[in-house]
Amino acid sequence: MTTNQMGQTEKKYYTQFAKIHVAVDCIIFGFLENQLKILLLKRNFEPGMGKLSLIGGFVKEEESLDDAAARILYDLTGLKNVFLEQLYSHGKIDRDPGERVISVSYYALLKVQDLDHDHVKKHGARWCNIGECQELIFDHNEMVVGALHRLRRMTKSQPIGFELLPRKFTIPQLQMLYEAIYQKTFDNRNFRKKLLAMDVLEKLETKDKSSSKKGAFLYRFDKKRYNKLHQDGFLFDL
Amino acid sequence: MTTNQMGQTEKKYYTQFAKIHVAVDCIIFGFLENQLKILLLKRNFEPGMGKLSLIGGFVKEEESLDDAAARILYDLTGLKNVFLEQLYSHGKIDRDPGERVISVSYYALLKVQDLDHDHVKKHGARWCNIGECQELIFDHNEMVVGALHRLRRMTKSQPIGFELLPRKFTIPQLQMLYEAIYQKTFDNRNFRKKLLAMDVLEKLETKDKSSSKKGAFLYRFDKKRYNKLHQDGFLFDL
DNA sequence: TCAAAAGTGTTGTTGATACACCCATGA
DNA sequence: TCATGGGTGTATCAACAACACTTTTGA
Repeated sequence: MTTNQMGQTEKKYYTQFAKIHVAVDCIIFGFLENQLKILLLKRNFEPGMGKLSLIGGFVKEEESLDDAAARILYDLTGLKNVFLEQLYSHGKIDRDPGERVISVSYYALLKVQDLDHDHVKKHGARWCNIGECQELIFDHNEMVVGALHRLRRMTKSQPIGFELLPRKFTIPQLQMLYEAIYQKTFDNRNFRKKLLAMDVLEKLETKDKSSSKKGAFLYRFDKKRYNKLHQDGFLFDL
Repeated sequence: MTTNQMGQTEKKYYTQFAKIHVAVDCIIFGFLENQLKILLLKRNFEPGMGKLSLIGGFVKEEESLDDAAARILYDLTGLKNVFLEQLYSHGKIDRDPGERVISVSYYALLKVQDLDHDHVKKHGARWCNIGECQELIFDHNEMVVGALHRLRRMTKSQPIGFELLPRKFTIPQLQMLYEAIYQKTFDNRNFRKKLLAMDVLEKLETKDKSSSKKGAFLYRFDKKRYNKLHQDGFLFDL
């Protein structure tokens, strides 16, 4: 029996069992310069000081895994309410040469326009093209590979690609995003057809002229409509 | 600095950070009486003594997550080399009313014929129809739901359904397994057609007469052939 | 006026679904 | 001989892939 902060007595049931350091590591995706990128840090503490790594940190006693991931994401980006999903738990004994640490990886989808790039730079973080990020510490490369696979699976069957774009976006933008994710080109007629047939995008009256003289119509993902369709058994599929 | 069992000095990098109890819980699937079932225990310690729960245990300091899951599975079933895959890590602070415990769930696919049922019974475990298992402790019902979703996704796109059947099985058996997993019936002509077209089953000369007078031909999953096809880009899909 | 990106329809092919009867055998 | 489960083929329909030209407009 011990007494906790609230003054209540607490029964300890599991004192005979080991406790282990638990960390979370975040694979933060962003879509910049028509490329899919992830946010990396130069590690500024041992072990592995100076090497590139994902953004991570230890889980505190008084926070859930999800809360820990959101906190770490917030500390680096200053953003809340970001798409964030658990990926996998890495449990090899020697994965961290310092001490034993179990790491739970999460992946996040950022709207980079919402980001204060100075804030990020202050932390020494940099955007790195997926597929071009060098050797990361520990098993972080594995985590990135896993995150990319998951991202591909999810963007195919769930309407989450929009999380990487501004709230208003054009069809060509969305197509370029998918081409960056899958590293292949899509036929633009087929892409539009399939996308618009799902009827989850709201066409706006304004055009985005930033990437062509003609301008492309802006669209917005209609989440309400998607939810309604989804309840009736509709499946997003691109 | 501390000294470990090997007499080497070890640097402790993370002493300032919290450690947490980590457990694994296994959703053990089996195919009995043409039903998909999971193996459950009456819990014999507090908290939650007497209630139904998944098979679980704490992760030891000197074992990986995967090893812990395999150990717990082995202790209950006496089986090794069982299909076992990590599912999800459950990290809410109060999920275990005893103390804070993070639980990593795994799901296993057993060939029930390999099982020593007496050994299992000695541990007080019982098979329970999926969908009919009452209230389990903590968040274990959630885990079961997650495992079933994962099983459905995986058996559709990977040749792992065979893990739930004897090495030699008939097509009608396999179809009944899939019907039990998806809780719906399949057209037997279409099922066979699609299955055999994938060309990953080896037809044997013997028949299984246990469920009909005519008898049904036995087949064996040809893993070598599957691996070869898979390397060339073939995707299993049922 | 021309370069550059946005936008649009049709056709052939392929894979999925739906569906009904004969076969082999033991009781 | 008959009841039971095993095994087979075809026709229809929907979804996907392949493909080329017109439109708009700022420079």
